[in-house]
Amino acid sequence: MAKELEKNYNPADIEQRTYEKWLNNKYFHANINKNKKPFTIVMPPPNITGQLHMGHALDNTLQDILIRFKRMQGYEALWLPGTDHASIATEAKVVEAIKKEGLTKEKLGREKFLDRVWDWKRQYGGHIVEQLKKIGSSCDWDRERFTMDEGCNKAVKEVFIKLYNKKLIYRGERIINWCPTCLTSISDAEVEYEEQAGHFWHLRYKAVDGTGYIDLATTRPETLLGDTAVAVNPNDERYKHMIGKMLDLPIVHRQIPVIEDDYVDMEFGTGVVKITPAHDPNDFEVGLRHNLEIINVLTDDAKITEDYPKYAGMDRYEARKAIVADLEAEGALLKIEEHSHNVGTCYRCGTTVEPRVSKQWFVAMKELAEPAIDAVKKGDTKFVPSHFEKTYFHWLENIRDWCISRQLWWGHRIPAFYCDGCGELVVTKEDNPVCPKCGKPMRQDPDTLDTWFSSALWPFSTLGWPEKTPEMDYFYPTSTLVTGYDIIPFWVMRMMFSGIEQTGSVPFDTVLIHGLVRDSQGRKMSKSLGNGIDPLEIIEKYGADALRFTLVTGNAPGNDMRFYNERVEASRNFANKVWNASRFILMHLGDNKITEPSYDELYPVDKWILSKVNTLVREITENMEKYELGIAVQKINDFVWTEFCDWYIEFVKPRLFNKENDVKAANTAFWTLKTVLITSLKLLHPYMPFITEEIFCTIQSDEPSIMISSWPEYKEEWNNEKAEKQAELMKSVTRAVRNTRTSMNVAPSRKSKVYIVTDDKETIDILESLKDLYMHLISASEVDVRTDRNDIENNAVSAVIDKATIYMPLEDLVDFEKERERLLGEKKRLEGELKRVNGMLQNEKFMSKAPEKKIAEEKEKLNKYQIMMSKVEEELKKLDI
RNA sequence: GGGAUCUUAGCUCAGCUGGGAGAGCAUCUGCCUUACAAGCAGAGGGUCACAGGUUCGAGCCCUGUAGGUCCCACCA
Repeated sequence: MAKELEKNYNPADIEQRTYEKWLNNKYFHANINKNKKPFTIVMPPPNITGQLHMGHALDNTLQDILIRFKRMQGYEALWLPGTDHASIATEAKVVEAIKKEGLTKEKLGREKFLDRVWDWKRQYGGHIVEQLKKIGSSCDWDRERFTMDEGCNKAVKEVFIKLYNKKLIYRGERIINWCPTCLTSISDAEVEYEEQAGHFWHLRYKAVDGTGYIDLATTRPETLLGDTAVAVNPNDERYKHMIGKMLDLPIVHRQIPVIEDDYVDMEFGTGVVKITPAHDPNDFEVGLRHNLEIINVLTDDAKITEDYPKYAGMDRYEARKAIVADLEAEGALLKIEEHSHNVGTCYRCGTTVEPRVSKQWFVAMKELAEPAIDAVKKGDTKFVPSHFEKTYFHWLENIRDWCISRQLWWGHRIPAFYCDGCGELVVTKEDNPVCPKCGKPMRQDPDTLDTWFSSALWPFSTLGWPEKTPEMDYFYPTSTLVTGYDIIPFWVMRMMFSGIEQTGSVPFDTVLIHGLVRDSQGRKMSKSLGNGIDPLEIIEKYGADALRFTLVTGNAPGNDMRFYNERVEASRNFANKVWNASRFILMHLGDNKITEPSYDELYPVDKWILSKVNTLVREITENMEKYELGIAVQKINDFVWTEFCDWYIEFVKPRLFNKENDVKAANTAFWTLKTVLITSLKLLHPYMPFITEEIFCTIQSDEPSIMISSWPEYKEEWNNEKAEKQAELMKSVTRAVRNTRTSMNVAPSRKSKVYIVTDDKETIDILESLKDLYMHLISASEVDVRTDRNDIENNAVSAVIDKATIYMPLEDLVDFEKERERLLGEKKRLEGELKRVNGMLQNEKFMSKAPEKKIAEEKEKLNKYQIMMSKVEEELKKLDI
């Protein structure tokens, strides 16, 4: 019974059952196989709070393409998936949820709150994973991991303790970025700066002894409460006499000294800076140098502390207003200026961060950064495109210590314990250690680790590290990491130094960087703008294959792209094209059996398309190995649509329509159609996995699935220059005739006799013997190939190609003026070409310096154009008679 | 202030080591030709931002200029 396909490709039905088939057959599962080379990708773990967005869709499509490609190439391809616990985001979600019940974290208590988070994780944490499946991700789901599963917990503890023992993790009182909304510290990388309109408040601090004053400006008058000095530049003559004097701090009326410090820029403002060590990173440094008191004036949620009863409880901005008013009342406010400045905000919630002195845990970065820089310099890890290495270097070369403690409950709890009795600090794997000094039970540090701390270990923690697992041995280091450029400082960098430090080798060979998916106007897709396009809706409407295809078409690595439905439609149309070409073959094949012909039995067009597809195989493979996916996908598209559908299928139609009379001719055509189609499907499979699987399994029954079939191999014996020449000749005749007919307004339905005049023996042979293949393409009633033009109707329209002149007697339809115009146009074009080629060939420097091959090429062109020119002139002359 | 990157057809973008400017969409013309109107056959449209330089030869390499985007730093 012949197999058939429906008239239009309908993705929805097919995708679901195809994915299930793959899962049921365990095609995604990778095993340790010493006979194969491993190819490993660890998935950047999406947050459990995440909803699949276009960024995920792009990132995972790229990974799936690489994994499917390598799997077909015969690698043991492991794509290891997982999710991230996303400390801040998840904790915020659950806090929000329990709020509806009138509960808070504190009311619930740590343990019960964490129970609630785990409940939430069990309920919603799998959503994103299910969504990833919809785009066709061929991950080894048996190996799915979570950054807070037992193995990752173990790895985190191990690393923390190792680094602590090497003194690369330390606890210290430092100024950090504090988010008053998330109520936790955040790292430097998690702060985003934005330009905001603000003011300069000019203030006057009077000397205590009544001998003068100092004027200064501030953007944050409320921090005045914490001022412990005023600084000037030591070289500033204007203020020399004030150095060492005490000033009366307005409102507070505390006495603070005038100090000198190089940090102060004499040129800026009045050349005076008020120093608030507790609430500004630079002031903090100045404070350290001068041993200044650190006075914290803000609470966790950025309200004024009880120490200042008049303002206590006011938030930062209320206090600012009140203090400015009081300054004015005291006469200390000189003037207010408009001033815009950069303000740090929390990358999670957008709240303005508050620099704040507090005791936190840090990773000392300098020692760790160096080998990570060297590894990329040596080429152990390469970035694609390579210029992102500069971004990477820049970050690592200017890195500051990493603040890793978070005042959150959801996450990896810091394995540090304090003895309340004697103050001893112990860092240990044990859960309930007793104080080694006084034997008392110890209290664990309440803080958890930055989410990225566990992410940094992802490439090896997921493979079983710190245990010496066979997986670690076989799959590590991983092959390619695929991620967006925005994640380099958060993640790529940290995986690099963690991998090197913990395992002794880089975590991956290659980092493939992609850009952002933007909306049709080039804007970032965001929730607040409401311009996000939901990948799942696109899949529903156009299919996952169309979505995937769109995400790689016309895009170079590292570049942002714009996403809009017209592009998806084009991809969908291509899928439908593939579908219909396959349907066409199956329809005509019917119940006929295909037998494999010998190469010699094939028609020239068969040999031509085989030669073409062979070249395609080589090129696509090369492009994909160089991560040039956008180029690869374009070439597949062009080949399938243009060469295969528009030309080859049209060439073979007569043989198929005539299959009852010439079984052999039809059989070679079917065999070639099927062979080229299957090869194309395989090349296309990484990009469009669903439709290719469906067709593959319909058109053949030798293999159960395209995804585990082998990648097409380049076959030297399929290269056939002669066949390519023959096909190109037929194509150029066809194009010339169609072109001429269109420009002469000849109705497509009107057939005419076509004469082809040439004195080239080879051309005659080809055109004469292959008549049946192209006749129907040029609406010819009859094709007469000959060496002379005698007795051809005088009013025949002519078309010149480089090998021949073509005549079409179209009697009544001929408009001589139009014909002349057309020929003159052609002449002009040729004149231009001749001028260019002659220019090159007459240039002595070109002749002496250009490679011989190039010169030969140009000479050949010259020859060709000269012949065509003489023919065109001949035809023009004929019109004048 | 430092750095990266971009500027190619009306729009969105490709263009790999320098060797006669490409695609998709849009536009125009003609076709329901028995796989596909989600299609077929044709056509128009570009001093490749600008100015220099290297080269026999530059969209591609170098320098500078202008404009856009992004990242980092940041002066209170």
